[in-house]
Amino acid sequence: MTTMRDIARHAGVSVGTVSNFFNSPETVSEKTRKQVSDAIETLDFHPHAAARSLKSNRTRRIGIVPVISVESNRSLHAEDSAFLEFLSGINTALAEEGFDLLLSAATSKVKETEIYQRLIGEHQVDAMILLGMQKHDKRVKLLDSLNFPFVTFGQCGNDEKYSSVDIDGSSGIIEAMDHLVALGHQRIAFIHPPKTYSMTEQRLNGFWEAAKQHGLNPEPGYVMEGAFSIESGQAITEKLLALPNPPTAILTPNDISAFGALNAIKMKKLNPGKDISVIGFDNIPSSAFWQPSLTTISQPLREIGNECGILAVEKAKGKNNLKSIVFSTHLVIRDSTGRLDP
Amino acid sequence: MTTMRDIARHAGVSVGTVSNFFNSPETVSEKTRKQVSDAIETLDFHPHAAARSLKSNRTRRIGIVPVISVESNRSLHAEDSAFLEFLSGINTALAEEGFDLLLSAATSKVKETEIYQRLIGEHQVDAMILLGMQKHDKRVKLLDSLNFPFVTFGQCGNDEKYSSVDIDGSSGIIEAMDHLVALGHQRIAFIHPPKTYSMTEQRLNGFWEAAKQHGLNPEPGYVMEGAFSIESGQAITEKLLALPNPPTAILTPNDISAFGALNAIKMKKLNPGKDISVIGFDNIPSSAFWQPSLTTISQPLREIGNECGILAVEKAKGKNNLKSIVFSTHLVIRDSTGRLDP
DNA sequence: TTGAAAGCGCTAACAG
DNA sequence: CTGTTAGCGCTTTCAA
Repeated sequence: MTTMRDIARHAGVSVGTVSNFFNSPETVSEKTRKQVSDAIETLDFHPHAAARSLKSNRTRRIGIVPVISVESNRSLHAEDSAFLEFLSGINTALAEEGFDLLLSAATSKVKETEIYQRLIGEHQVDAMILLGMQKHDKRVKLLDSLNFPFVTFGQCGNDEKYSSVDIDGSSGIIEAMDHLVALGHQRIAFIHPPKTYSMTEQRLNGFWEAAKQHGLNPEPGYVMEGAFSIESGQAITEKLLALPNPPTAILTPNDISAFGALNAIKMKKLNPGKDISVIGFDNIPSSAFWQPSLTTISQPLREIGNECGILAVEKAKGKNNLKSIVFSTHLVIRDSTGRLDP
Repeated sequence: MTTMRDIARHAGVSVGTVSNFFNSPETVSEKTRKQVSDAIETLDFHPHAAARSLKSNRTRRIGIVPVISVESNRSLHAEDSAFLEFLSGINTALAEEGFDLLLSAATSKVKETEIYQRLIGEHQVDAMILLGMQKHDKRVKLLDSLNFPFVTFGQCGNDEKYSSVDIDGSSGIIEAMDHLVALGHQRIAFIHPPKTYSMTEQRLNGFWEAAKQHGLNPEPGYVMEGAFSIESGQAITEKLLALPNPPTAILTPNDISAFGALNAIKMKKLNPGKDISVIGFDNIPSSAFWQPSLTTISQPLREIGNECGILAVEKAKGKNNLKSIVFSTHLVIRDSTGRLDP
């Protein structure tokens, strides 16, 4: 095993100088720097992470704790391929800074807090990235009370004490509503995410604002709470279609549940995109290939992940700057929405 | 910060005893054990991971290095939701052993090796899990030469020097072929994964064996190399349908590419599952909801991931046992395959 | 600009 | 069964 002593010996300097080479190279003379870097090269040296972090209290790792639901076949968080896009954005950011991602999944919401406590207690990571933000998020309370740095994807509560990356869900919904109204739709239903999620309020605001602007008067049964699964989209759409005065267009919590909505429409022998329009959220890859292809509110998941990664690394390095980055969505118009025949 | 000294003081014992409490509890008397565990409880102690691994040379972390392709919208490896299922299986296994997953994505195949070298050099992980195995896999060569423990999902080469978890892809294909032949199909095309993947040989063997058993004589153009993307499935199916004597059934590399095949068939105004049957591979969640729903060769990705996790932890703990676990697939019959009208 | 040296929190002999 | 102690490989003062 190659250690800094070996490098020091090989380069004819002291270990302290080798350490400086890594941590404050500007204090090392050019000549020495060359000697050291040559030694590192020839001996193929990598600093021992544990030794490094024991002394420096830095791990160069960022933690993320997705929730696995073992029962359902829905995997890590509700987002599925959305989660992968997000992950890959994080990784790009971390790779650039020489950080790694520690992923420790919770098998239930109950164990979630324990995992955060353990990771922090064991000094496994320097900062954490949270997703699936709740309106009253116990993870935020925990990390805040421990004074541990973190970044959230999605707002957490009304306070702006924390750094977050988010999308403007409200205007995303408004843009979608504008599109539907332009196509002649007036009876628009809104299946929203569970109320516990902080994103839900935003989106509901957008819905009501657009309804007001367009002088719509959504019937009571038109606004329903859904989930992120295909089954949920299907079941709730069935209910909507069974209303005495069913909607002609439906907004859904995400693409996956939109797929369920499309299925329900087809099963009723109705023509999705013609009789009933459907709009998803996320723009996951398969939404372009579904039949009919899905009109959806696209959020830049890669960029969001990337921003989360960048912020997390800043926090990890001790920067205490507060940032709230908001990405805007854009509507991707495909075949699941169409002009309403009068 | 709470350290073992604090626990020792609080429990009225020495640090050595506290250490023993964690690492060989059987050598600690019941009475002392109680005192120590009480102290740990009240002081909310977690052993410092870096200190621990500096001394013990164990990190309690398992590494995985997926490849991100930045250009395409395909995320981590080709498998998409399949990858998530796999991940969640790994995590379940690791959680039970108190291990965590270190995920460090490579942004290109080129950088892949560097990342493995860094993770090992820095002592970031105790073992690694490899996927997307190639016939001549440079990662295997590297890890083997460094004598670093690893487990593979998929065979790597012909030698049985390494532990692996795999599926019996050959009999999976055979079962699918049997199904097609029973439905009256004789002209069966096989889009196989890229030849560089070690899984491909298995599957090709299965194809030819079944062809022989059923006395089929696949035309030359019926066997084509594809990829794991929807675009590839679509493009190659178009070629197959343009043959002078097109196939009536198509086997594809995975579910995603099968979706592409279904699209190509519809675009030709043919009826998938009626005129042309299609079979996927993986059984990812959305395959059940695609239109038509996809007949597919199901592999137990969660269990596979779980086994990989278990084996990786064993390796990490120094066990040097060689294990090759093979899961069998099973055919999930849905609407994309149907009886051939004569 | 460099070297010497203390010590981060833990494990693993070893002695008692 | 329990206590003592020497480091693991690095960072970081401090002095030269």
